Amino acid sequence: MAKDFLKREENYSKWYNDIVLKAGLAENSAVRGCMVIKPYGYAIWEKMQAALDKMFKDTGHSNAYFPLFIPKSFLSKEADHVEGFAKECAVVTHYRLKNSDNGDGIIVDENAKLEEELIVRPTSETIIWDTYRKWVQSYRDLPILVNQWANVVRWEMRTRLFLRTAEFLWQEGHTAHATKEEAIEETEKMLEVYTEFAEKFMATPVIKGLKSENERFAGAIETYCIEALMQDGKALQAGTSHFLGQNFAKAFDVKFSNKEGKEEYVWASSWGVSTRLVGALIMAHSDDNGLVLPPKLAPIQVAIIPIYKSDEEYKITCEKAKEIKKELESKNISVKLDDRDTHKPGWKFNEYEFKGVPVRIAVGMRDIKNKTVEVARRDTLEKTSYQEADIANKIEHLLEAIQDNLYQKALTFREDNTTKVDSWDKFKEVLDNKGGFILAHWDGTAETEEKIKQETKATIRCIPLNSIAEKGKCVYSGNPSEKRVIFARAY
RNA sequence: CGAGGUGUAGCUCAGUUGGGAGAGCGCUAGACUGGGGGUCUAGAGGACGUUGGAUCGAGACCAACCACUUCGACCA
Repeated sequence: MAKDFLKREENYSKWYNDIVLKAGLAENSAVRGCMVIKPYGYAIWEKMQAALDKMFKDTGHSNAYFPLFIPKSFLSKEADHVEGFAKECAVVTHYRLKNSDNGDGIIVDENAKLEEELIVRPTSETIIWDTYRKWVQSYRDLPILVNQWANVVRWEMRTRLFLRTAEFLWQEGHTAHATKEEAIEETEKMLEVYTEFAEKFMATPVIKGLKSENERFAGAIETYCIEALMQDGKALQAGTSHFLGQNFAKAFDVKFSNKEGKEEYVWASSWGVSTRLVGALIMAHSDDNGLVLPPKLAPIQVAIIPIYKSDEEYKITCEKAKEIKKELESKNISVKLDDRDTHKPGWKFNEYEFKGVPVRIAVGMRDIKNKTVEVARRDTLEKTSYQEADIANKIEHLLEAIQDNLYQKALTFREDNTTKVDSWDKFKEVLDNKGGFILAHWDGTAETEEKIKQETKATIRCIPLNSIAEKGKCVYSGNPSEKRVIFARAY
């Protein structure tokens, strides 16, 4: 299976694509630009969902569901918002089909034209704020802290599995608040949730920051983001959280009476992460032997493979394997015992390695005799013989060690690939030869950002939140700058 | 939306001047095997992307269309 598998340095994007296909995560579908997420890939998304959903609930949010279709007129109520999304919307114009007159198929019934065309949601701010108008009258109705898990459609020209597809799955939180301060606090709180998720579950370090005006969400006052660095030196936006001010409240006339009985517009935030995170996860940790998954998001944490020759040995090794499985499961470790007789042990070793299973345990007659098991860890590819006694505790600690090691490795990689740059020549040189994050001074103007983008394809990924004030000169224009921002080529 | 490329078995592809549709992998059955994708034998599997055209004759030539893909512009 992986014999003809490419190395990362040969062709990074083909390497990525092959992992997605051959590890059984997803595949292209009959519909252009849309993907089929296969069970193993969906299982990773479900682990992500479960972790995030708990974090949302723990911060006081509730789930709800809003329609897939948005009346066309809604979209145009917020000027920046419609401008940002208009070019990539799927539109429903009719609601019925009929047999064609010449009998060779089915056609749109032109008599079934919709009075008002419907947009397939590219995001749900408009339909949600139209709804919130009905929910809010008094400050007592606030805040509204709602999240929805949904699919959205953005009609992309060029697509890549998980990283950019015409339809994708995500969550979008939409909150309404009585004050500006509270809405900003919410926006920042959710960025913190995303950061914690990325670092603790995905084992991927991220940089928190603000988007420049060019990169800001259409309709937001301020867009916060977390940016991760992939192994090919390109940046990937792993999550965004927007402070929407009163833009949508004004567009949809959502007002409330405050304690003094005065009418005010509601303050808003929205925030989201998508199945793109699965792509980020793949690119952050995987190696030339295939997928590498952090234990906290791996659908299978431990695979157990019995090694046997005869039917009798099959029974004995499977019996031992089942014992071990049960012990591990008592520690809430997810275990797959692969007792299929239809595949050879060697084949299974490669299979689980390619699929990124963090720990593999082999049990053979030799092990049983010695009261040991052979343990192989995916992150380092090390094989060690463990005494069978107290195996569950040992594996539990091993999984923690793997999770930690992946994070440290990714952090070291990011540090090694973050470069401070003070001249335009150096900027271009680092970008072309090394890649990664570039910390450089910027004069704060959209014009300079646009020129840098045109000349180098690098964009401002974010203005880091924790950056230290440092006077300097813009790397491009030479104009004065107050602090460094992060440039990179991005996904 | 612009420029190129590719459509032949489940997958990757070969197919010479236009004349009998092939290989490797995978799949099925059996035997030997079994601590890193094993070997051998036998077998199944095809509207050659679609439509039209020139030709005695097209997988191959011509045209249109469709799909996929790479690179650009756009984007999470």
